[in-house]
Amino acid sequence: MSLKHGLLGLLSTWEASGYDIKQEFDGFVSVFWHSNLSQIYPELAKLETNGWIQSRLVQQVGKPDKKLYQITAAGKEELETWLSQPPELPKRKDTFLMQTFFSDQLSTDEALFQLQTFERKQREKIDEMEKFLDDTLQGIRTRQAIKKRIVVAASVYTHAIEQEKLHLAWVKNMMVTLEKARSIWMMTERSSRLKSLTDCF
Amino acid sequence: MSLKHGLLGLLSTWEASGYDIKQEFDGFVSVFWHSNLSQIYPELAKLETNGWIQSRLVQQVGKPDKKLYQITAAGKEELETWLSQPPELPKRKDTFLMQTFFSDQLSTDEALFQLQTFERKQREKIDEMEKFLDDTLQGIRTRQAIKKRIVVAASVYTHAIEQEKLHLAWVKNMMVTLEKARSIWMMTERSSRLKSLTDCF
DNA sequence: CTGTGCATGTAACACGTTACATGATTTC
DNA sequence: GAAATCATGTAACGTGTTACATGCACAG
Repeated sequence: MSLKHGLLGLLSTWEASGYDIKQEFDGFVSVFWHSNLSQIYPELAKLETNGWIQSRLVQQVGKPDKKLYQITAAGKEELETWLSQPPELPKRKDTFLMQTFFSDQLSTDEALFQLQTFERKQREKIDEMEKFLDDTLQGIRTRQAIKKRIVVAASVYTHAIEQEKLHLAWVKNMMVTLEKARSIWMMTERSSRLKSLTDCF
Repeated sequence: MSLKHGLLGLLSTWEASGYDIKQEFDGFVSVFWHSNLSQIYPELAKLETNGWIQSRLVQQVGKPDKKLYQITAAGKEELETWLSQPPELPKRKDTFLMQTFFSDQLSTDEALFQLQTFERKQREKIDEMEKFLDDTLQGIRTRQAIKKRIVVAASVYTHAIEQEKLHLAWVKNMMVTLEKARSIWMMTERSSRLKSLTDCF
C-alpha cells in the first residue's frame, strides 16, 4: 500500500532510477521505509502504466544505461491525496522484542548473551547514524537550505536516532535486571504454566 | 518468518485457542507483534502438521466449541533454537513518518493538521497503554509473581510506552518547527527540484 | 432486532523476499 | 583473478490483508 507512495514521494523532488531509489531506501529513508530492487522495478513499471510517472532512457559512458523516472501531474495529485489521508498509528513488528519477551524459555546466561549481542549491534548502528547525520548536516549551515524537505528530514532523522538510543537504553536496563534476578531464578521453575498472559499479573 | 515463533512462544506457557492468541496480539503482545485470525488459524494448522503443537477439542456451554493448542517437546525445541538465533536489528516501516517526510508537498496548514490529528490519536493510545499497565501491574505487587516472563513483560511494555511518548514529543516538536517557519515558507517555493536527498544538504 | 462477543475457517488478492539471469567497469 | 559497483529485470515462493461464510448467545 505504501511503497507506491514512497516512490511517488521520492520522485516528487528529483528524477531518479530504480537503482537510485534503492540507495535512498538503504540510506536516509531507511528510518521509515525500505524495499529491494526486485520489488522496486516492477512497482515503477506499474506506476508508469498508471500514468503517475514517466521514464526516459539515459545512455552513460563506462556504466550501463539507466531509466530515469519523473513524476507527472497525475502522480503529484495522487501523492497529495495520499499525504492528506488521516494518519495511522504504526503497528509495530519487532522480532528482537519478541525474542526477549519469550526469553524465559532460555537460561539467564543465554538471554544475557542475546542482549549483549544486540547491544553491540545497536551501538554500532547508532554510531553510523550519528556519523551520517553529522556528515550531511555539516553542509546545512554553510549553504542556504531552509527548504521544507531538508528541515523535516533533519528532524525525522534526529528523532530516529533518539528512538534507537532509547532502545539501547532499554536493552542495558534489561541486562541489569536479569543480572540482579539471576540468583533468584537459578533455582526456580522454568516451566510454570500460566492461565493467560495478562491474567497472570 | 516470525508469526510461527510468536505462536510457539505464546503456547510455551499456556494452552490457547486461535481466538485466545488473537486477543493477546491485540493486547499486550501488540507492542512487538500482531496478526489476524485468517492468518493465525492456518498457521496453527501448519504447526500441528509439523508436530510442534497439539490440539484438543473442548466443548463449552453457551459458547461455540474451541480447539485448544498445546506445545509439544519438538515445538519447545524449535522455539529455543529460534530464541538462540543471533538477534536482528529491526527494519522500520512507519507510514506516518513517511507522510511527514514528504509533507513539503502540502501546504504548511495541511501538514500541521495532519500532525495535530496524529498527536491526538497518539495521546489517546498512550493513555490507554498506561491504563492497561496500571491495571495489570496493580496485582503484581499484591501477588507473588517474580516470574521471569512477568518481569520481562513489564519491562517490555513500559519501554513500549516510553517509545510512544518519545514519538509524541517529536510530533509536538515538529509542529513548533512548522509554526515557526510558516511565514518564511508562505512565499517561497513548493517545487524546487533537488539532485538527491542527501546531496541537497 | 441489531450489534457485539465467541469461535472457526476458506478464497482471492496484495505485498515482500530470495534466487536467478545478464553484463560491463572498476577496485583490491 | 575475484569481488564490488552500476544497472535492469523475471520467477517462485512466502507472508499478510480483505472479503466472505457460518452460527449461537447475550445485551441494549
